[in-house]
Amino acid sequence: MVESPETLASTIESLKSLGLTKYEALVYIALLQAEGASASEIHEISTVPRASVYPVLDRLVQKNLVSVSHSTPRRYNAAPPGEGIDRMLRYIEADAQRAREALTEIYRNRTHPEHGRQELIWTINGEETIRSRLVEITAGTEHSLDIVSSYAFLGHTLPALLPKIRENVTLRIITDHWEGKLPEGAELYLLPPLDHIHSVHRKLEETAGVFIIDQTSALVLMGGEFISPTALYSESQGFVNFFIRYWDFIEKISKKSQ
Amino acid sequence: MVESPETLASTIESLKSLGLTKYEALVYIALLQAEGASASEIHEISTVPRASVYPVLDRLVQKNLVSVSHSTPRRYNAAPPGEGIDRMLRYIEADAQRAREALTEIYRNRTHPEHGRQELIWTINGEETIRSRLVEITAGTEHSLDIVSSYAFLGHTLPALLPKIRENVTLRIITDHWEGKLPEGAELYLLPPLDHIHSVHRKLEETAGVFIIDQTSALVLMGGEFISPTALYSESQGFVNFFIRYWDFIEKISKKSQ
DNA sequence: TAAATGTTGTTATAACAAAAACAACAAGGG
DNA sequence: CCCTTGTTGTTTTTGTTATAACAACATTTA
Repeated sequence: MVESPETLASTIESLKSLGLTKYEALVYIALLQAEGASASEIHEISTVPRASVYPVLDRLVQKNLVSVSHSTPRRYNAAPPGEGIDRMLRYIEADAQRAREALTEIYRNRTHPEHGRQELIWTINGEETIRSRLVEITAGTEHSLDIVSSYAFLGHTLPALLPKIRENVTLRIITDHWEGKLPEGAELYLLPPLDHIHSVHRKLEETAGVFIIDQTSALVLMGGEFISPTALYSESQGFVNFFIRYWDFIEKISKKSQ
Repeated sequence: MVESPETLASTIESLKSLGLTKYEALVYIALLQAEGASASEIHEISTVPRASVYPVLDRLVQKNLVSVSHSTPRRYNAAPPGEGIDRMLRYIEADAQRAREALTEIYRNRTHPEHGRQELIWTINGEETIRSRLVEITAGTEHSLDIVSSYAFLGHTLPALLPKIRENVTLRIITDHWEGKLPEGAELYLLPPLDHIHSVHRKLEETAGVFIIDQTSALVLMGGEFISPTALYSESQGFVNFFIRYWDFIEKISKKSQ
Protein backbone atom coordinates (compact mmCIF):
# COMPACT_ATOMS: atom_id res chain seq x y z
CA MET A 1 0.00 0.00 0.00
CA VAL A 2 1.37 3.37 -0.90
CA GLU A 3 0.44 6.45 1.08
CA SER A 4 -0.14 9.96 -0.19
CA PRO A 5 2.84 11.90 -1.60
CA GLU A 6 2.40 14.51 1.15
CA THR A 7 2.53 11.89 3.89
CA LEU A 8 5.58 10.26 2.30
CA ALA A 9 7.31 13.63 1.96
CA SER A 10 6.66 14.57 5.58
CA THR A 11 7.75 11.13 6.78
CA ILE A 12 10.99 11.57 4.85
CA GLU A 13 11.53 14.98 6.48
CA SER A 14 10.93 13.45 9.90
CA LEU A 15 13.44 10.71 9.21
CA LYS A 16 15.95 13.31 7.97
CA SER A 17 15.72 15.09 11.30
CA LEU A 18 16.56 11.72 12.87
CA GLY A 19 19.80 11.65 10.93
CA LEU A 20 18.96 9.83 7.71
CA THR A 21 19.58 11.20 4.22
CA LYS A 22 16.72 11.31 1.72
CA TYR A 23 17.85 8.09 0.01
CA GLU A 24 18.38 6.33 3.35
CA ALA A 25 14.85 7.26 4.36
CA LEU A 26 13.41 6.05 1.04
CA VAL A 27 15.24 2.73 1.22
CA TYR A 28 14.25 2.14 4.86
CA ILE A 29 10.61 2.88 4.03
CA ALA A 30 10.77 0.51 1.03
CA LEU A 31 12.13 -2.27 3.24
CA LEU A 32 9.34 -1.73 5.74
CA GLN A 33 6.94 -2.32 2.87
CA ALA A 34 8.58 -5.49 1.56
CA GLU A 35 10.35 -7.88 3.90
CA GLY A 36 13.34 -9.70 2.51
CA ALA A 37 13.55 -7.51 -0.57
CA SER A 38 16.55 -7.56 -2.90
CA ALA A 39 18.35 -4.42 -3.99
CA SER A 40 16.54 -4.39 -7.32
CA GLU A 41 13.19 -4.73 -5.60
CA ILE A 42 14.12 -1.89 -3.25
CA HIS A 43 15.03 0.20 -6.30
CA GLU A 44 11.64 -0.50 -7.85
CA ILE A 45 9.67 0.32 -4.70
CA SER A 46 11.64 3.42 -3.67
CA THR A 47 12.69 4.79 -7.09
CA VAL A 48 16.17 5.34 -5.69
CA PRO A 49 18.64 4.65 -8.58
CA ARG A 50 19.66 0.98 -8.43
CA ALA A 51 23.40 1.72 -8.21
CA SER A 52 22.75 4.04 -5.25
CA VAL A 53 20.80 1.45 -3.33
CA TYR A 54 23.89 -0.61 -2.43
CA PRO A 55 25.94 2.05 -0.62
CA VAL A 56 22.78 3.36 1.06
CA LEU A 57 22.04 -0.15 2.36
CA ASP A 58 25.62 -0.41 3.64
CA ARG A 59 25.12 2.76 5.68
CA LEU A 60 21.76 1.53 7.03
CA VAL A 61 23.40 -1.75 8.09
CA GLN A 62 26.07 0.30 9.90
CA LYS A 63 23.32 2.25 11.63
CA ASN A 64 21.78 -1.07 12.75
CA LEU A 65 18.54 -0.36 10.96
CA VAL A 66 18.83 -3.13 8.37
CA SER A 67 20.02 -6.73 8.40
CA VAL A 68 21.35 -8.54 5.34
CA SER A 69 21.24 -12.17 4.18
CA HIS A 70 24.20 -14.08 2.83
CA SER A 71 22.64 -15.10 -0.43
CA THR A 72 22.54 -14.24 -4.13
CA PRO A 73 20.94 -11.90 -4.63
CA ARG A 74 21.43 -10.43 -1.19
CA ARG A 75 18.18 -9.79 0.68
CA TYR A 76 17.52 -7.22 3.32
CA ASN A 77 15.26 -6.72 6.31
CA ALA A 78 14.47 -3.50 8.13
CA ALA A 79 14.25 -3.15 11.89
CA PRO A 80 10.55 -2.73 12.72
CA PRO A 81 9.49 0.93 13.03
CA GLY A 82 9.35 1.06 16.83
CA GLU A 83 12.82 -0.41 17.17
CA GLY A 84 14.26 1.58 14.32
CA ILE A 85 12.96 4.96 15.51
CA ASP A 86 13.95 4.22 19.12
CA ARG A 87 17.44 3.31 18.03
CA MET A 88 17.92 6.49 16.00
CA LEU A 89 16.53 8.52 18.89
CA ARG A 90 18.91 6.92 21.36
CA TYR A 91 21.93 7.88 19.28
CA ILE A 92 20.69 11.46 19.20
CA GLU A 93 19.88 11.48 22.90
CA ALA A 94 23.42 10.32 23.65
CA ASP A 95 24.71 13.25 21.61
CA ALA A 96 22.27 15.54 23.42
CA GLN A 97 23.62 14.45 26.79
CA ARG A 98 27.23 14.95 25.69
CA ALA A 99 26.38 18.39 24.33
CA ARG A 100 24.48 19.30 27.50
CA GLU A 101 27.43 18.44 29.70
CA ALA A 102 29.96 20.28 27.59
CA LEU A 103 27.77 23.35 27.18
CA THR A 104 26.85 23.45 30.87
CA GLU A 105 30.56 23.71 31.70
CA ILE A 106 30.97 26.49 29.15
CA TYR A 107 27.89 28.30 30.46
CA ARG A 108 29.10 28.10 34.04
CA ASN A 109 32.16 30.12 33.03
CA ARG A 110 30.36 32.65 30.88
CA THR A 111 31.08 36.32 30.99
CA HIS A 112 28.21 38.73 31.34
CA PRO A 113 29.72 42.14 30.76
CA GLU A 114 27.60 45.20 31.34
CA HIS A 115 26.38 46.72 28.13
CA GLY A 116 24.02 49.29 29.51
CA ARG A 117 22.08 46.13 30.18
CA GLN A 118 19.15 47.99 31.68
CA GLU A 119 18.59 49.87 28.44
CA LEU A 120 18.14 46.81 26.26
CA ILE A 121 14.75 45.62 25.02
CA TRP A 122 14.75 41.92 24.37
CA THR A 123 12.52 40.10 21.92
CA ILE A 124 11.56 36.64 23.07
CA ASN A 125 10.05 34.21 20.55
CA GLY A 126 8.06 31.06 20.95
CA GLU A 127 5.46 30.13 23.54
CA GLU A 128 7.77 27.74 25.33
CA THR A 129 10.62 30.24 25.57
CA ILE A 130 8.25 32.94 26.76
CA ARG A 131 6.82 30.70 29.47
CA SER A 132 10.20 29.63 30.75
CA ARG A 133 11.49 33.22 30.72
CA LEU A 134 8.35 34.36 32.54
CA VAL A 135 8.93 31.77 35.27
CA GLU A 136 12.56 32.79 35.59
CA ILE A 137 11.85 36.50 35.70
CA THR A 138 8.92 36.38 38.15
CA ALA A 139 10.81 33.97 40.41
CA GLY A 140 13.18 36.83 41.14
CA THR A 141 10.40 39.18 42.29
CA GLU A 142 11.15 40.79 45.65
CA HIS A 143 8.39 43.29 46.35
CA SER A 144 5.59 43.48 43.81
CA LEU A 145 4.27 41.77 40.74
CA ASP A 146 1.65 43.66 38.73
CA ILE A 147 -0.16 41.76 36.01
CA VAL A 148 -2.59 42.73 33.28
CA SER A 149 -3.66 39.73 31.28
CA SER A 150 -6.63 37.73 30.12
CA TYR A 151 -7.85 34.93 32.33
CA ALA A 152 -7.45 32.60 29.34
CA PHE A 153 -3.71 33.16 29.58
CA LEU A 154 -3.40 33.42 33.36
CA GLY A 155 -5.50 30.34 33.99
CA HIS A 156 -2.80 28.03 32.78
CA THR A 157 0.21 30.28 33.33
CA LEU A 158 -0.09 31.27 37.00
CA PRO A 159 0.14 27.71 38.33
CA ALA A 160 3.69 27.56 37.03
CA LEU A 161 4.63 31.00 38.38
CA LEU A 162 3.13 31.03 41.86
CA PRO A 163 5.12 28.25 43.53
CA LYS A 164 8.32 30.12 42.78
CA ILE A 165 7.23 33.56 43.95
CA ARG A 166 8.15 34.66 47.48
CA GLU A 167 5.27 34.74 49.92
CA ASN A 168 5.59 38.42 50.87
CA VAL A 169 5.40 39.64 47.29
CA THR A 170 2.45 41.93 46.60
CA LEU A 171 0.54 40.40 43.71
CA ARG A 172 -1.96 42.60 41.88
CA ILE A 173 -3.89 41.19 38.95
CA ILE A 174 -6.08 42.99 36.43
CA THR A 175 -8.00 40.58 34.26
CA ASP A 176 -11.29 40.15 32.41
CA HIS A 177 -12.76 37.62 34.81
CA TRP A 178 -11.79 35.03 37.38
CA GLU A 179 -12.76 31.46 38.15
CA GLY A 180 -11.95 29.47 41.22
CA LYS A 181 -9.82 30.44 44.16
CA LEU A 182 -7.68 33.54 44.10
CA PRO A 183 -4.00 33.15 44.99
CA GLU A 184 -3.56 33.90 48.67
CA GLY A 185 -3.01 37.60 49.37
CA ALA A 186 -3.50 38.62 45.75
CA GLU A 187 -5.49 41.72 44.83
CA LEU A 188 -7.88 41.25 41.95
CA TYR A 189 -9.23 43.98 39.69
CA LEU A 190 -11.85 43.15 37.11
CA LEU A 191 -12.15 44.97 33.84
CA PRO A 192 -15.59 46.42 33.06
CA PRO A 193 -17.73 44.33 30.69
CA LEU A 194 -16.96 44.43 26.99
CA ASP A 195 -19.74 46.78 25.96
CA HIS A 196 -18.57 49.40 28.46
CA ILE A 197 -15.20 50.36 27.09
CA HIS A 198 -14.54 48.69 23.77
CA SER A 199 -11.17 50.03 22.86
CA VAL A 200 -9.46 49.15 26.12
CA HIS A 201 -10.82 45.60 26.13
CA ARG A 202 -9.67 45.01 22.57
CA LYS A 203 -6.33 46.44 23.54
CA LEU A 204 -6.07 43.87 26.34
CA GLU A 205 -6.73 40.99 23.98
CA GLU A 206 -4.23 42.35 21.52
CA THR A 207 -1.61 42.83 24.19
CA ALA A 208 -2.26 39.47 25.83
CA GLY A 209 -0.30 40.31 28.91
CA VAL A 210 1.85 42.74 30.86
CA PHE A 211 3.96 41.64 33.82
CA ILE A 212 5.71 44.32 35.89
CA ILE A 213 8.29 42.99 38.31
CA ASP A 214 9.26 45.17 41.26
CA GLN A 215 8.45 48.28 39.22
CA THR A 216 11.91 47.80 37.67
CA SER A 217 11.40 45.38 34.82
CA ALA A 218 8.57 44.38 32.53
CA LEU A 219 7.63 41.57 30.22
CA VAL A 220 4.99 42.29 27.60
CA LEU A 221 3.22 39.61 25.62
CA MET A 222 2.22 40.50 22.10
CA GLY A 223 -0.76 38.80 20.53
CA GLY A 224 -0.50 36.05 17.98
CA GLU A 225 -2.00 32.63 18.45
CA PHE A 226 -1.78 31.73 14.79
CA ILE A 227 1.76 32.96 14.35
CA SER A 228 4.69 32.37 16.63
CA PRO A 229 4.02 34.33 19.84
CA THR A 230 6.45 37.10 20.72
CA ALA A 231 7.19 38.97 23.93
CA LEU A 232 9.26 42.01 24.83
CA TYR A 233 11.28 42.21 28.02
CA SER A 234 13.29 45.09 29.43
CA GLU A 235 14.75 46.58 32.57
CA SER A 236 14.91 49.97 30.92
CA GLN A 237 13.20 52.45 33.24
CA GLY A 238 11.58 54.22 30.29
CA PHE A 239 10.12 50.97 29.04
CA VAL A 240 8.97 49.96 32.52
CA ASN A 241 7.52 53.41 33.29
CA PHE A 242 5.46 53.22 30.12
CA PHE A 243 3.87 49.99 31.27
CA ILE A 244 3.49 51.16 34.86
CA ARG A 245 1.42 54.07 33.50
CA TYR A 246 -0.45 51.59 31.30
CA TRP A 247 -1.19 49.46 34.33
CA ASP A 248 -2.31 52.49 36.39
CA PHE A 249 -4.65 53.53 33.63
CA ILE A 250 -6.19 50.10 33.36
CA GLU A 251 -6.53 49.90 37.14
CA LYS A 252 -8.50 53.16 37.25
CA ILE A 253 -11.18 51.78 34.96
CA SER A 254 -11.33 48.43 36.72
CA LYS A 255 -13.25 47.36 39.79
CA LYS A 256 -11.41 45.93 42.74
CA SER A 257 -12.84 42.56 43.59
CA GLN A 258 -13.40 41.42 47.17
CA MET B 1 37.38 29.91 29.27
CA VAL B 2 38.03 28.00 26.13
CA GLU B 3 38.01 24.23 26.10
CA SER B 4 40.24 21.88 24.15
CA PRO B 5 39.84 21.78 20.33
CA GLU B 6 38.86 18.09 20.55
CA THR B 7 36.10 18.83 23.04
CA LEU B 8 34.85 21.75 20.96
CA ALA B 9 34.90 19.62 17.80
CA SER B 10 32.96 16.79 19.42
CA THR B 11 30.48 19.22 20.95
CA ILE B 12 29.91 20.69 17.49
CA GLU B 13 29.30 17.19 16.09
CA SER B 14 26.82 16.49 18.87
CA LEU B 15 24.98 19.72 18.15
CA LYS B 16 24.95 18.88 14.43
CA SER B 17 23.17 15.64 15.17
CA LEU B 18 20.63 17.77 17.04
CA GLY B 19 19.90 19.65 13.83
CA LEU B 20 22.30 22.60 13.91
CA THR B 21 24.77 23.48 11.15
CA LYS B 22 28.43 23.98 12.03
CA TYR B 23 28.09 27.77 12.08
CA GLU B 24 24.86 27.58 14.14
CA ALA B 25 26.66 25.44 16.69
CA LEU B 26 29.65 27.79 16.86
CA VAL B 27 27.45 30.85 17.32
CA TYR B 28 25.33 29.18 19.99
CA ILE B 29 28.44 28.12 21.89
CA ALA B 30 29.85 31.65 21.62
CA LEU B 31 26.65 33.10 23.08
CA LEU B 32 26.79 30.66 25.96
CA GLN B 33 30.24 32.04 26.70
CA ALA B 34 29.29 35.72 26.52
CA GLU B 35 25.83 36.89 27.54
CA GLY B 36 24.43 39.84 25.69
CA ALA B 37 27.09 39.74 22.99
CA SER B 38 26.84 41.73 19.78
CA ALA B 39 27.29 40.19 16.35
CA SER B 40 30.86 41.47 16.13
CA GLU B 41 31.68 40.01 19.53
CA ILE B 42 30.14 36.69 18.47
CA HIS B 43 32.30 36.80 15.34
CA GLU B 44 35.41 37.37 17.46
CA ILE B 45 34.63 34.55 19.88
CA SER B 46 33.43 31.99 17.34
CA THR B 47 35.60 32.91 14.31
CA VAL B 48 32.51 32.60 12.13
CA PRO B 49 32.80 35.27 9.40
CA ARG B 50 31.01 38.45 10.59
CA ALA B 51 28.69 38.62 7.59
CA SER B 52 27.60 35.04 8.21
CA VAL B 53 26.79 35.66 11.85
CA TYR B 54 23.59 37.62 11.07
CA PRO B 55 21.69 34.97 9.05
CA VAL B 56 22.88 32.30 11.45
CA LEU B 57 21.48 34.29 14.39
CA ASP B 58 18.21 34.72 12.50
CA ARG B 59 17.90 30.94 12.16
CA LEU B 60 18.76 30.41 15.85
CA VAL B 61 16.07 32.92 16.83
CA GLN B 62 13.60 30.98 14.67
CA LYS B 63 14.63 27.81 16.46
CA ASN B 64 13.91 29.57 19.77
CA LEU B 65 17.49 29.12 20.95
CA VAL B 66 18.42 32.80 20.98
CA SER B 67 16.70 36.03 21.99
CA VAL B 68 17.57 39.42 20.55
CA SER B 69 17.51 42.95 21.94
CA HIS B 70 16.07 45.99 20.17
CA SER B 71 19.16 48.10 20.32
CA THR B 72 22.10 49.25 18.25
CA PRO B 73 24.11 47.21 18.02
CA ARG B 74 21.69 44.33 18.48
CA ARG B 75 22.60 42.08 21.37
CA TYR B 76 21.82 38.45 21.73
CA ASN B 77 21.25 35.91 24.49
CA ALA B 78 21.28 32.14 24.22
CA ALA B 79 18.82 29.82 25.91
CA PRO B 80 20.74 28.12 28.76
CA PRO B 81 22.17 24.71 27.79
CA GLY B 82 19.55 22.58 29.56
CA GLU B 83 16.69 24.48 27.95
CA GLY B 84 18.36 24.69 24.59
CA ILE B 85 19.22 21.01 24.34
CA ASP B 86 15.79 19.96 25.65
CA ARG B 87 14.10 22.16 23.10
CA MET B 88 16.10 20.74 20.19
CA LEU B 89 15.44 17.22 21.46
CA ARG B 90 11.72 17.87 21.70
CA TYR B 91 11.54 18.95 18.08
CA ILE B 92 13.31 15.75 17.07
CA GLU B 93 11.15 13.61 19.35
CA ALA B 94 8.05 15.11 17.73
CA ASP B 95 9.47 14.11 14.35
CA ALA B 96 10.27 10.67 15.73
CA GLN B 97 6.68 10.17 16.86
CA ARG B 98 5.30 11.30 13.52
CA ALA B 99 7.69 8.97 11.70
CA ARG B 100 6.85 6.09 14.04
CA GLU B 101 3.14 6.44 13.38
CA ALA B 102 3.53 6.71 9.62
CA LEU B 103 6.00 3.83 9.41
CA THR B 104 3.93 1.60 11.69
CA GLU B 105 1.03 1.94 9.28
CA ILE B 106 3.30 1.10 6.34
CA TYR B 107 4.80 -1.84 8.22
CA ARG B 108 1.37 -3.22 9.11
CA ASN B 109 0.63 -3.53 5.40
CA ARG B 110 3.96 -4.94 4.38
CA THR B 111 4.37 -7.81 2.00
CA HIS B 112 6.54 -10.71 3.00
CA PRO B 113 6.84 -12.80 -0.13
CA GLU B 114 8.55 -16.14 0.10
CA HIS B 115 12.04 -16.01 -1.30
CA GLY B 116 13.21 -19.43 -0.30
CA ARG B 117 13.16 -17.74 3.08
CA GLN B 118 14.46 -20.79 4.90
CA GLU B 119 17.62 -20.82 2.80
CA LEU B 120 18.69 -17.29 3.73
CA ILE B 121 21.46 -16.59 6.23
CA TRP B 122 20.97 -13.22 7.87
CA THR B 123 23.70 -11.07 9.30
CA ILE B 124 22.60 -9.10 12.34
CA ASN B 125 24.78 -6.23 13.56
CA GLY B 126 24.95 -4.41 16.82
CA GLU B 127 24.50 -5.70 20.35
CA GLU B 128 21.11 -4.08 20.76
CA THR B 129 19.76 -5.49 17.49
CA ILE B 130 21.12 -8.90 18.36
CA ARG B 131 19.50 -8.87 21.79
CA SER B 132 16.12 -7.81 20.49
CA ARG B 133 16.25 -10.38 17.66
CA LEU B 134 17.26 -13.05 20.19
CA VAL B 135 14.25 -12.23 22.35
CA GLU B 136 11.94 -12.29 19.33
CA ILE B 137 13.31 -15.58 17.96
CA THR B 138 13.39 -17.49 21.25
CA ALA B 139 9.92 -16.26 22.20
CA GLY B 140 8.61 -18.35 19.33
CA THR B 141 10.16 -21.57 20.63
CA GLU B 142 7.68 -24.45 20.76
CA HIS B 143 9.63 -27.55 21.79
CA SER B 144 13.29 -27.09 22.53
CA LEU B 145 15.92 -24.42 22.98
CA ASP B 146 19.52 -25.58 22.96
CA ILE B 147 22.17 -23.07 24.02
CA VAL B 148 25.96 -23.06 24.03
CA SER B 149 27.29 -19.83 25.47
CA SER B 150 29.50 -18.35 28.12
CA TYR B 151 27.98 -17.54 31.49
CA ALA B 152 29.26 -14.02 31.04
CA PHE B 153 26.85 -13.61 28.16
CA LEU B 154 23.97 -15.73 29.54
CA GLY B 155 24.07 -14.13 32.94
CA HIS B 156 22.60 -10.90 31.63
CA THR B 157 20.83 -12.23 28.54
CA LEU B 158 18.67 -15.05 29.91
CA PRO B 159 16.62 -12.83 32.23
CA ALA B 160 15.23 -11.11 29.13
CA LEU B 161 14.57 -14.36 27.28
CA LEU B 162 13.04 -16.59 29.93
CA PRO B 163 9.84 -14.69 30.72
CA LYS B 164 8.79 -15.00 27.08
CA ILE B 165 9.57 -18.69 26.61
CA ARG B 166 6.71 -21.22 27.00
CA GLU B 167 6.85 -23.31 30.16
CA ASN B 168 6.89 -26.70 28.41
CA VAL B 169 9.92 -25.85 26.28
CA THR B 170 12.92 -28.10 26.89
CA LEU B 171 15.83 -25.84 27.75
CA ARG B 172 19.33 -27.29 27.56
CA ILE B 173 22.31 -25.10 28.34
CA ILE B 174 26.00 -25.79 27.85
CA THR B 175 28.18 -23.19 29.51
CA ASP B 176 31.49 -22.69 31.25
CA HIS B 177 30.06 -22.28 34.73
CA TRP B 178 26.93 -21.31 36.57
CA GLU B 179 26.07 -19.08 39.48
CA GLY B 180 22.83 -18.85 41.36
CA LYS B 181 19.58 -20.64 40.62
CA LEU B 182 19.08 -22.57 37.43
CA PRO B 183 15.95 -21.79 35.41
CA GLU B 184 13.20 -24.22 36.36
CA GLY B 185 13.29 -27.43 34.34
CA ALA B 186 16.49 -26.50 32.51
CA GLU B 187 19.25 -29.03 31.92
CA LEU B 188 22.76 -27.75 32.56
CA TYR B 189 25.96 -29.11 31.09
CA LEU B 190 29.29 -27.76 32.24
CA LEU B 191 32.30 -27.56 30.00
CA PRO B 192 35.50 -29.16 31.32
CA PRO B 193 38.00 -26.74 32.87
CA LEU B 194 40.19 -24.67 30.60
CA ASP B 195 43.37 -26.67 30.87
CA HIS B 196 41.57 -29.86 29.82
CA ILE B 197 40.60 -29.05 26.28
CA HIS B 198 42.07 -25.75 25.17
CA SER B 199 40.87 -25.49 21.65
CA VAL B 200 37.20 -26.08 22.38
CA HIS B 201 37.15 -23.58 25.20
CA ARG B 202 38.77 -20.93 23.08
CA LYS B 203 36.30 -21.77 20.34
CA LEU B 204 33.44 -21.10 22.77
CA GLU B 205 34.78 -17.68 23.70
CA GLU B 206 35.32 -16.85 20.07
CA THR B 207 31.84 -18.01 19.09
CA ALA B 208 30.20 -16.36 22.13
CA GLY B 209 26.98 -18.23 21.65
CA VAL B 210 24.84 -20.64 19.70
CA PHE B 211 21.07 -20.76 20.10
CA ILE B 212 19.15 -23.58 18.38
CA ILE B 213 15.41 -23.13 18.33
CA ASP B 214 13.22 -26.20 17.85
CA GLN B 215 16.05 -27.86 15.86
CA THR B 216 14.78 -25.75 12.91
CA SER B 217 16.54 -22.41 13.24
CA ALA B 218 19.74 -21.13 14.76
CA LEU B 219 21.27 -17.86 15.85
CA VAL B 220 25.04 -17.74 16.19
CA LEU B 221 26.91 -14.98 17.96
CA MET B 222 30.31 -14.10 16.62
CA GLY B 223 32.90 -12.62 18.91
CA GLY B 224 33.87 -8.99 18.99
CA GLU B 225 33.61 -6.80 22.05
CA PHE B 226 35.83 -4.05 20.69
CA ILE B 227 34.23 -4.02 17.27
CA SER B 228 30.52 -4.05 16.54
CA PRO B 229 29.17 -7.48 17.48
CA THR B 230 27.69 -9.57 14.70
CA ALA B 231 25.39 -12.56 14.65
CA LEU B 232 24.21 -14.98 11.99
CA TYR B 233 20.65 -16.28 11.89
CA SER B 234 19.11 -18.84 9.57
CA GLU B 235 16.30 -21.35 9.18
CA SER B 236 18.27 -23.17 6.52
CA GLN B 237 18.34 -26.87 7.52
CA GLY B 238 21.99 -27.20 6.41
CA PHE B 239 22.97 -24.25 8.61
CA VAL B 240 20.94 -25.54 11.56
CA ASN B 241 22.22 -29.11 11.15
CA PHE B 242 25.79 -27.84 11.30
CA PHE B 243 25.15 -26.21 14.64
CA ILE B 244 23.10 -29.15 15.94
CA ARG B 245 26.18 -31.32 15.30
CA TYR B 246 28.31 -28.62 16.94
CA TRP B 247 26.05 -28.69 19.98
CA ASP B 248 26.09 -32.50 20.16
CA PHE B 249 29.89 -32.49 20.04
CA ILE B 250 30.14 -29.94 22.82
CA GLU B 251 27.61 -31.89 24.86
CA LYS B 252 29.68 -35.06 24.63
CA ILE B 253 32.66 -33.39 26.24
CA SER B 254 30.62 -31.65 28.93
CA LYS B 255 29.39 -32.91 32.25
CA LYS B 256 25.69 -32.83 33.06
CA SER B 257 25.11 -30.90 36.23
CA GLN B 258 22.60 -32.02 38.88
C1' DT C 1 30.89 71.53 12.33
C1' DA C 2 32.24 68.77 8.69
C1' DA C 3 34.99 65.17 7.02
C1' DA C 4 37.08 60.89 7.79
C1' DT C 5 36.98 56.50 9.74
C1' DG C 6 34.99 52.58 11.90
C1' DT C 7 31.01 49.67 12.87
C1' DT C 8 26.73 47.47 11.81
C1' DG C 9 23.71 45.00 8.99
C1' DT C 10 22.57 43.26 4.51
C1' DT C 11 23.06 41.19 0.02
C1' DA C 12 25.41 38.86 -3.58
C1' DT C 13 28.70 35.68 -5.10
C1' DA C 14 32.34 32.12 -5.04
C1' DA C 15 34.08 27.91 -3.15
C1' DC C 16 33.40 23.63 -1.13
C1' DA C 17 31.46 19.27 0.53
C1' DA C 18 27.93 15.94 0.67
C1' DA C 19 24.10 13.93 -1.49
C1' DA C 20 21.72 12.89 -5.59
C1' DA C 21 21.78 11.07 -10.11
C1' DC C 22 23.76 8.81 -13.83
C1' DA C 23 27.04 5.98 -16.71
C1' DA C 24 29.80 2.13 -17.37
C1' DC C 25 31.50 -2.33 -16.61
C1' DA C 26 32.74 -7.03 -14.73
C1' DA C 27 31.02 -11.25 -12.96
C1' DG C 28 27.70 -14.61 -12.35
C1' DG C 29 23.32 -17.00 -13.13
C1' DG C 30 19.54 -18.60 -15.95
C1' DC D 1 23.72 -15.35 -24.93
C1' DC D 2 21.19 -12.30 -22.23
C1' DC D 3 19.77 -10.57 -17.98
C1' DT D 4 20.70 -9.50 -13.24
C1' DT D 5 23.67 -8.22 -9.58
C1' DG D 6 27.13 -5.59 -7.48
C1' DT D 7 30.69 -2.17 -7.82
C1' DT D 8 33.10 1.99 -9.10
C1' DG D 9 33.63 6.36 -11.13
C1' DT D 10 31.82 10.73 -12.73
C1' DT D 11 28.70 14.57 -13.09
C1' DT D 12 25.17 17.46 -11.29
C1' DT D 13 22.67 19.53 -7.67
C1' DT D 14 22.02 21.40 -3.24
C1' DG D 15 23.09 23.42 1.07
C1' DT D 16 26.72 25.34 3.83
C1' DT D 17 30.86 27.82 4.26
C1' DA D 18 33.50 31.77 3.19
C1' DT D 19 34.34 36.10 1.06
C1' DA D 20 33.46 40.58 -1.19
C1' DA D 21 31.05 44.65 -1.54
C1' DC D 22 28.14 48.22 -0.11
C1' DA D 23 24.78 51.40 2.31
C1' DA D 24 23.66 53.47 6.52
C1' DC D 25 24.86 54.97 10.85
C1' DA D 26 27.92 56.13 14.72
C1' DT D 27 32.14 57.83 16.36
C1' DT D 28 36.34 60.33 16.08
C1' DT D 29 39.27 63.89 14.55
C1' DA D 30 40.67 68.20 12.68
